[in-house]
Amino acid sequence: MNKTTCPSKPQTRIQKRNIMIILDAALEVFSTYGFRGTTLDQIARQAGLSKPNVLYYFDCKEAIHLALLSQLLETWLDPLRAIDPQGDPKTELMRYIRHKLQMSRDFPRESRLFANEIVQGAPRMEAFLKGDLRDLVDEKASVIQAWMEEGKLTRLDPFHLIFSIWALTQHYADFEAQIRLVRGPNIVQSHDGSENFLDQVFQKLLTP
Amino acid sequence: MNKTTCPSKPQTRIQKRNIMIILDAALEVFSTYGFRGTTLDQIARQAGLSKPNVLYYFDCKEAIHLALLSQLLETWLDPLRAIDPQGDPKTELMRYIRHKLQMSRDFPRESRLFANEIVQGAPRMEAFLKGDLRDLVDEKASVIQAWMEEGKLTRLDPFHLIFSIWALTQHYADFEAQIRLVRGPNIVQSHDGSENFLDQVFQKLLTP
DNA sequence: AACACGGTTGACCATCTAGTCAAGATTGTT
DNA sequence: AACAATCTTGACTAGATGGTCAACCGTGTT
Repeated sequence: MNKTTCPSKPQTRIQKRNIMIILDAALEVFSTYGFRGTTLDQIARQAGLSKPNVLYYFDCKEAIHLALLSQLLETWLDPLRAIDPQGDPKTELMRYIRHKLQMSRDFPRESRLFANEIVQGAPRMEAFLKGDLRDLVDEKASVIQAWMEEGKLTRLDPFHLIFSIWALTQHYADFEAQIRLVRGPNIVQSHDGSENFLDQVFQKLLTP
Repeated sequence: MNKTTCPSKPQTRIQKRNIMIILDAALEVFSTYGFRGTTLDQIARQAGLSKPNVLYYFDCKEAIHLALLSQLLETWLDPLRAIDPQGDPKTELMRYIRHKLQMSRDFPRESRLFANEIVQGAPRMEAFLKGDLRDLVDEKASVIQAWMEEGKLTRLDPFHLIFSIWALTQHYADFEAQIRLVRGPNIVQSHDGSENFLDQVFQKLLTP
């Protein structure tokens, strides 16, 4: 009744606190083991709560996952939405790229949660991908296309350009394990040098 | 006794056939649902065999997964290994890029199996990543570095360059669901235009 | 035909896991 | 303090899942 599926009632302090604790714990575990690879016991242990207590705040395992996902999807659109058709083309795109890279550095768990879903066929994100995200991508692709036709950017397929930005920025979070293990212990952060590198790449690529 | 863990005995025709069927079925399921998300029943159903029959050929679920992974890792190194220090720098790298893209197009299941493992922290591939792969990457990074110092390529961090090739090529297989749903039904193949795009990108990027 | 070996399976078991519930503990309010 | 509402949990259930096993079937060889 007082579960998060009922959004009307105001939350008590304890509710707010525990829901946050549970979501944080669930993010940690889901992003590492995927939906099916995660057990409620794991989430409860990570949260420092008992399993029935976790289920007091969320109806079921899926509800926790859903809460994380929908919370994530909102913030995922923002950087792309911020691309300003009136701004300077290269500045706008470079800002987008840096923003995405920063998100992948600061929120790697969110990125991996997303990646887990997509790699496995995006069964729980179809509506979002072919709805809001597609509309936004279509819109921004037109903007980029127009910029290119004005000669302000290298002529490229704008959709593939957007995908390449996603691929390159998210790679540092999603495949962090690979980078870390391949580079060895002398590299502290898998992100080391990524900003400079992507700056160079896209500066060179986008300049006509 | 006659299971695949015992490599000495020769295989009968039936063994060869069924092991192939099982590995193909397992690849299909593991690459879609991940290791924990896959059940033996699913593999058996996909293979058209009974569950005990599957376990007649493999000791356990993990053994099937391991067989797929080690089979994969061998072919994964080959394209990188083929980079020839004596060859023309840009030709060699462009060939590598096209080869990787082709693998992602022709073997998307293998790519996703790999991706699933890495995203979840590569628990079963540590030895490979920090062993054979690291050695090979170090070696080829030196080759690329030398090429750059000779002025034959744009100066870039060679490790990040290799990672960017991985990111961009594998993206088309690993995130195929995202591309397909965002682009909509009018795009037949998520790979459409990817070769031209990557050709343009790396030609421009690598030319000093 | 008879035999041996490889191949197959229904029925079964132990364990894990999502989810329930009733009873008890805590908290805030008067 | 007393009360009600919120919060917590040990003990439990039903079903899923990895894996076993004894018995049975098929095939090739003599």
